[in-house]
Parts: sequence; structure tokens; C-alpha cells
Amino acid sequence: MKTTTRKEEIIQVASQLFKEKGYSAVSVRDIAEAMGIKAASLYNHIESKQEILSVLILDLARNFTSGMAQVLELELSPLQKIEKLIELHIDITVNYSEALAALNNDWMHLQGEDLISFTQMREDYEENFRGIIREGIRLGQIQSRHPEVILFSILSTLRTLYIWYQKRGKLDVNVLKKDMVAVLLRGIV
Amino acid sequence: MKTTTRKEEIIQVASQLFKEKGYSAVSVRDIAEAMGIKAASLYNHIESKQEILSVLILDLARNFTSGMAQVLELELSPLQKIEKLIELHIDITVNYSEALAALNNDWMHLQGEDLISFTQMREDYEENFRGIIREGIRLGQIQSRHPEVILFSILSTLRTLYIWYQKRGKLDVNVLKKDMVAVLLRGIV
DNA sequence: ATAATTAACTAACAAACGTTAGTTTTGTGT
DNA sequence: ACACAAAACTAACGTTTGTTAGTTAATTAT
Repeated sequence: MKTTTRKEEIIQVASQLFKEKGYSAVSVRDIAEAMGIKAASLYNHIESKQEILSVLILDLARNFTSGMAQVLELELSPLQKIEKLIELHIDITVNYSEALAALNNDWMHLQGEDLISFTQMREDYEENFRGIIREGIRLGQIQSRHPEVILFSILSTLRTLYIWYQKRGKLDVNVLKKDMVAVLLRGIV
Repeated sequence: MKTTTRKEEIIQVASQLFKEKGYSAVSVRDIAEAMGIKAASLYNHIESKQEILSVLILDLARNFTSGMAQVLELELSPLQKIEKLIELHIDITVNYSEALAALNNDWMHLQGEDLISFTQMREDYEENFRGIIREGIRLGQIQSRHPEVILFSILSTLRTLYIWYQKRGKLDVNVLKKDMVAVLLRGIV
């Protein structure tokens, strides 16, 4: 039962092109050509070029949001929660690296309500993450540094992992998780 | 003696727009409007839109390259060299954040020889950084983990610092350097 | 076999794109 | 006041952009 609709195919092909050149530099004719059809034919399946971006980014953003919600429900220490979040990011990186590229680089090209709800989700996600770090500091599990520096250092690494993961040929996900947790939490020294 | 030529003004204005929307999503008419002139007038000062991108990115890339060269010449331990490199990135982030955005996000829109020499500089830079990490591991100063994970974790944080630095209103550069070095080298635990 | 649906096609649109040519305005030094 | 250079202008160019309309071919359901 492999049901990939034509629309999903288009979105997938488009996401690969977006990853390479960015949303604005990819024309609908580029997408069509990559699928071996004419540009106009795309519009039997999609409403607009915008819709592709919207689906790509918002679906993934909801993915992050629900992942965060699940972690927050668990009865874990702050440090263990951060570990879970690192694993969440890595899982998403491995499975949705193209959508992740769009989310990272092209979110500002969303329009109207889409842009608003994305920004909101992103803000909430970061705020939740920050809360976990604060709690970790309060409990003495995390160094008493400005939470913002810690949050940023972890998030920026996780967010750009997709660039690096494809380059360094698919190493084992579980090894990667272990190493990332070690480096991000305990440093390199 | 403040000599900012008109060309430099254009490049600076353009870089701010590129930072917000990316090279491809900014038209020469956008740039002109931001300067209060007509698009055609830009061409009294620049050769092409491409030239703006080229100047922005390659100048900065050479900046990184020479910074790395200086660090390599110093008689320092690997760990101290990494500290210097972190400081180099932070200095560049503070002073050239717009060009840094272009370098990070729009380098793939360089053409011909520019693209080749950028890619080469970037590769060399990373290879030098990797060498320092390897040496640190050899000397037992750095944890014996895959150098690639360490390199990536540090570089991705430093490369995206510009996004975060502007948002969290200009905190003191020296404090930032200290905190970044601490977090990146010694972790958060 | 026929009807209905799906998905491709050609042709064209108005708008926006980077850029060129030729001209006029603005500012500076003599 | 005049000459010269710098920097703006208007007008237009050929392309490319996202998208629509209308039509045809291919597939599936009855």
C-alpha cells in the first residue's frame, strides 16, 4: 500500500530543488522539468507554488511541535529531556532533510496566515526549550550560564545538521545520536 | 576621512536586503528603491547584480582565510587556536553580519570562477580547522571523538551566530566570546 | 463499450526580471 | 561663468516568472 499521490511527488521533487537553490531561485518550470512534464500540468495537482512551500514547512513545524509536546509530558530530568530533543532533531534530519532545509532557509517566503502560525510555532518551541534549560540550571544539572547562549548553541547545531549529514555519507543514526549528545552536553575537552 | 563610495553604499544596502530575503528574492529594483533611486542608476556604479554578491562573499571569504592563516602561524596549543578561531568568527559576526548571511545562504548563486574559488577557500578553511582538532586529539587535549562531529558542532554554531546575535540585542562582545568558548569547549553540563 | 475521472498538453497572459542606451541633472574645480 | 565628471533620469529591450484557459490523451469504474 504505497500511496504517494501525484501531489506528494511534486512536493518531494520541489523540496529537493529548494534545498539546492532556495525557494526563490527555483521556478515552477524547473520543478516541472525535473518531473518530465510541462509547468502548466503541475496546476492539476497544486494550487500554487506557495502551497508547496506551505505544506513543506508547516507539516514539519507541526512535527516539531508535537515532538516537543511529547517530551514535555515525560517524567524526565531536564538533561534527559534535552537528550530526547536532540534525538528528535536527528530523526527529523534523517527523514525529512529537504523539508528541513526549506524550513530553515525559506520560511520568510511564507505569506499571510502561514507565516504567522509558523513564527508562532517556532517561538513556542524555543520558549519550551529555554524553559527546560532554565529548569536544568535551577537544579544544578546545567552550568549557570546565560540560558540563551546554551539554547542557541544546541539549536544552531541541530538545525544545520542536515547540511552536514548528507555530506558525510549516512553514518549510523544511533552512533550519531550518541556522539551529538556527548559533544553538545559535555563539550569536547 | 570617511570615504564610502557610492558603490560601497549600494553593496551595503543590498546586503541588508539579501540578509532578510535572500539574493534571489531581492530584485535590483528593490535595491534601488531602498536607496531612493531608479534601478538603472545602479549601473553607473556596478557591473551587475552578480557583482554585488561576488564582492560581498569573496571579500569575506578572504577575511576568513587570512584569519585562519594568522592563527596557524601562532605558537599555540590546538585548544588555544580554536579559541582564537571562535573569537575570529565572533569579530566577523559583529562587524560583517550582512555579508556573513550572504556567504552562508547565497554562495551557491555565485557563478564561474567565483564559485570555484569560494568553494576552494571554504574547503581549505575546514581542512585547516579539522587539522587543529586532530592535533588536539592526538595531544589528548580534546576528547577522542570523530573530528568531524566536533568540527561540525563548533562551525555550525559559529556560522549561524549572526542570526541570533541581532535578535538578542548586542550584548558585550567580550562576554560573548568568553561564554561561547566555555560552552563550545567545555559543554553545558 | 461507455462514462467519468485523472493528468497530461498547447497557447497565451500580464507582471516582473536584469540590463542597455541615450539624455538630463547635480555637484566640483578652475 | 564654464567645463567636466559623477550620478541621476526615462524608455525600452528581450527573458523569465507564476498562472489561467481550453483541449486532448490515458486510466479506471460501471
